[in-house]
Formats: sequence, structure tokens, C-alpha cells
Amino acid sequence: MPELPEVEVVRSGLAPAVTSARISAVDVLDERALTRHPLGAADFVARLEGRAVRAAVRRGKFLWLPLEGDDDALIAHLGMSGQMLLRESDAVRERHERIRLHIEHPQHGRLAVAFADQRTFGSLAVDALVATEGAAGGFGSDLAQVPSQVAHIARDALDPAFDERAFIAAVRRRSSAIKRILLDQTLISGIGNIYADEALWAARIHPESHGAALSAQAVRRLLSEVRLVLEKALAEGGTSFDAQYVNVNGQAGYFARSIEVYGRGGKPCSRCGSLIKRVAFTNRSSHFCPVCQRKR
DNA sequence: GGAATAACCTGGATGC
DNA sequence: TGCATCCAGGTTATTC
Repeated sequence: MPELPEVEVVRSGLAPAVTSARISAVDVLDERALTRHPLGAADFVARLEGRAVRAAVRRGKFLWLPLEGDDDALIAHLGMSGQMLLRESDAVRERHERIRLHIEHPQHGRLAVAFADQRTFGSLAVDALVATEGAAGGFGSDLAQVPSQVAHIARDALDPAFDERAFIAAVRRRSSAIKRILLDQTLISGIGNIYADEALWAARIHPESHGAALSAQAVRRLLSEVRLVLEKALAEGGTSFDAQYVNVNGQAGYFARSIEVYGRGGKPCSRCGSLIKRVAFTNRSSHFCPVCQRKR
């Protein structure tokens, strides 16, 4: 599933192809891919055609392409199965392709950016850019701006401007489970079910431990493990369990080979040999080692 | 305001 | 072989 490392791989793959490119045409093949753009397909197309792209920027799991004029941006959220694929301008349609952008780049010529999404939880939109506090709004641009739909999303753990002290304090004020806190994108962004389980295992913290039950030192250690897991996944091209996550060229990542607990219910923990447990957790699953990760 | 939960959605896997 | 059911999970609206 696309979490921070997967979205960053997509962003870094798109950036050289779309920066300074002009959008010549837009094909909306399925309006369900525009749930974030309430004004509909015709408005979406009108706001994009003829515009030049400034950069490719990411905060957490949100990706956006600021448009010339610096007033608005094309935003993308990949949901659970969204893909942004770079193709030749006349390439055949992808399976589950919902939107295609035709672009013309000064150096690379005519290309297509295909947004494909099997489960249709992902969406594109054109959204106004708003000022954000101090530092750059996201990775990939120096501008202190974010799309209005991203304004409530916290900075991610790899963002140099991430406020570690504020995060630790916020965690220790909360009575809910630490895993739920890690998945709260308004506190820390970019973490999904896979990396939450992996970071908690690495930090030896039970996913159902309450935030208020953790020491500042424990939260700091968890944050450190979050960063290590995200950086390692990024270095390995992200996690691909199936065909749902690929980079802009359609290639899978390798981090699935480094997974310690996620999806390994019933298999031995690599640290202590105990069997990894899988339990239901708010409409999804949590995986943890019952010996290494004691509940506090 | 914090916390919990349901709904959205498709296709692969599984069971009968 | 065909059909029904379960499961995966990020975000947001709703409810308490």
C-alpha cells in the first residue's frame, strides 16, 4: 500500500519528467478518480490544460504538482492502490486507468502520466495553495505552501521541520493506542499499517499501549525507529506485496523482503523465535511479537 | 476536542 | 466450474 516511501519513490520518479512540462490535454476516463475535485471533470480539465508544472512535491502520503502562477496545484492521493505511471504519449491504456495527463516537456518531448487505481480510493484534484508555517511545505520544493486539502496533514518524520518535542508531548497526552496515534496523519504523516507495525516491533512497543503510558524516552525511540524503517524502505524502493504498488516505470520495490512482522502472523519472530500474533484492529490487522512487545 | 466506528471500493483468495 | 464470502486499508464523515 502506498505509504511515505512508496509515494516518495513516485514523486522522485515523476519530478524530472513533469517539472517545466506543460499539460497539453487531460483525459478523464472515470470521474470516481475526482472525488477530491467536487467541481467535476470539465472544471478539472479546464484548470489544467495549457498550464506548466513547477515541481513535484510530497508531504506524508500526499503528492502535488504546483502549477505556474503559484496559486494552485494538481494534488494526488494514491489511496490503497493508486499508481502514477510515466508512459509514451500514445501508449495503450493501463488496466484501471482513470485519468491520463498528456504533457510536453522541453527536453523529454511528449509524454503521458497515467493515473491508474484498482480500488478507486485514490483521487486527483486541482486545489488552491495556501501558506504554511515557516519551512518548505513539503519535500521537493522550497516554497512554504501546501494545497488547502493538505493543510491539516502534519509534517512527516523525515521532514527537517518536523517538531519532535511537540509530537512526543502530543503522544503522551493521548489515551488511545500508540498504533492509532501513529496512523493519525494530523500528528505525524506518512505512516500506514505496514510501517506502523514494523516501527513498533523495532521499538519493542505493543501496538495497544496507550500513548499516555509511554515515557518520553520510549516515544523518542519509537520515532527513531520510524525514521529508520522509512529510510530503509525508501532505499529499497518501497514495499510491494502485489501489483498494487509500483514506481512510475511499473517496477516493484524490494522492502517486502525486509518485513519483520507485517503479514507474518503465525511465523517466528526473528528476534526471539516466538510466533508473531495477528489481531483485528479497527477494520484492519495488527501484527506484533507477544514476547518482545509487552503491553504497558 | 478527543476517540471510535462505518463507509467507500475492487479483485484476489478461499470455501463450499 | 461457479458462486458467495472474506479480506486488504487510507481518509473522512458521523456519532458519542
